[in-house]
Amino acid sequence: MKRAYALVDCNNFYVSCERVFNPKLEGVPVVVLSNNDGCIVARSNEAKAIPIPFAVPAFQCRETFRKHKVRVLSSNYTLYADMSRRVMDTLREFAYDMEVYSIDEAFLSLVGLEKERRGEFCSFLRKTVRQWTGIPVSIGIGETKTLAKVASKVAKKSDEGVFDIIDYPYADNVLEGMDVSDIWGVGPAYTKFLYRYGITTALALKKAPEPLVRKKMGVMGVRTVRELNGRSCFWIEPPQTKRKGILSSKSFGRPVESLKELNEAAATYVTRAVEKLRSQRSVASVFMVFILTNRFKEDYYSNSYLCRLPAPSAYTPDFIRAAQSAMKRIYKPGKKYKKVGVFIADIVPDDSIQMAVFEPGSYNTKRQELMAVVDRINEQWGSNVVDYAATGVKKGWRMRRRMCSPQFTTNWDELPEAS
DNA sequence: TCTGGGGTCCTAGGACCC
DNA sequence: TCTGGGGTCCTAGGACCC
Repeated sequence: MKRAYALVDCNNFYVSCERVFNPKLEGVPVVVLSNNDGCIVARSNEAKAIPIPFAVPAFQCRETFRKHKVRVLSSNYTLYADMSRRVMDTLREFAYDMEVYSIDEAFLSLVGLEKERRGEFCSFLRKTVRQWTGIPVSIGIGETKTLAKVASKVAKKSDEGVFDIIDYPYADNVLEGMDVSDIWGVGPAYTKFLYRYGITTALALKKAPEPLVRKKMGVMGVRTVRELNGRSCFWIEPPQTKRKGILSSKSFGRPVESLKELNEAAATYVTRAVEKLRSQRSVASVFMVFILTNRFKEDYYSNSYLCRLPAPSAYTPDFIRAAQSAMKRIYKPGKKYKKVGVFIADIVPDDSIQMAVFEPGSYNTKRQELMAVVDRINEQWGSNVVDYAATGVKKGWRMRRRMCSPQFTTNWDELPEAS
């Protein structure tokens, strides 16, 4: 039986989430900004039509926003994560095999379905997701994941919202009309290289000589080319429960100069990262602390320090202490810092450290229990109900979110009101 | 004034071993 | 004159994704 994959892709996801709870946003141009109200990360179709480009800094578009009465929103990831869960739960009800690929995309296996059934099934999914969650989706169907991605781009522009490229007689025309940079796995660097060799369309990449691709794009490139030719190299992946690295960092709402505030921010991000570490039942003994000034300005400065704990741990105070002594080493006075971050590598499961639990300073049972209590309280009563003094009180450096919508679905105090 | 955050995988090169 | 070679592991960096 022929393989078939569907890619379900939410349309303008963040904008669609906002519209579910604020109908006034329907039919007008809407954009959603990244953290710290920095760049444009989502646009409604009306905003795309103006046109407003993707990923540009918001301050560069101020004039366009004003002229076209664009509704500008800060991102509300709590809301988007919850809406994503609803969409994925809906798909899971009907999927035979499924992979949540990102916050707004999922791959489904359609193996065993005939062509007409595939289309019917996907139209049904599309209608059901819309009814149950309010989120519009497009669905592309292909023999490989890469081709399903291609098909979803076509689906997005069609009225039906579903496009099946398997056995489609004009499939090569579709590929010919698609820029090579639109292919999954082809980013800016590879696009530049491919253009140099005259490979500018998806069809040209499909026919590109394998040795050349192998040499310049590695095995991933070869796999992409094979997938364009209908040979599967990527399959439905089981859910990834354990991260290999945990990064927590954010830009400041304003430049920060004092060591005190940098320490607070570092403690805040360490706390978040170690929380994530515990939530996946892991420990670590190595992590990196880094600081950066504004990279778009002269005098750019960045530095980092690798902290080593005496033993693998997920005890937050251990990490905070180490982070602050690291900060002392990398801090240079007189700089305007833009960002602090923490990266935990070297992650191992927490059941692999039993040998060390009786040594002093280790992640022993008592400390594990204390952390478990803190996590439970924060989960039940809201994060940061129990917090560490080192994370600061004023937190004047916190990121900007000037135009954020309420936590409609996850906070009792902010439920939408019907009138 | 204002330029995101959080991940993955692959590869080349060096260290080290026999 | 002649100065091994192959394997493994680790790391940093670069590419990609959303």
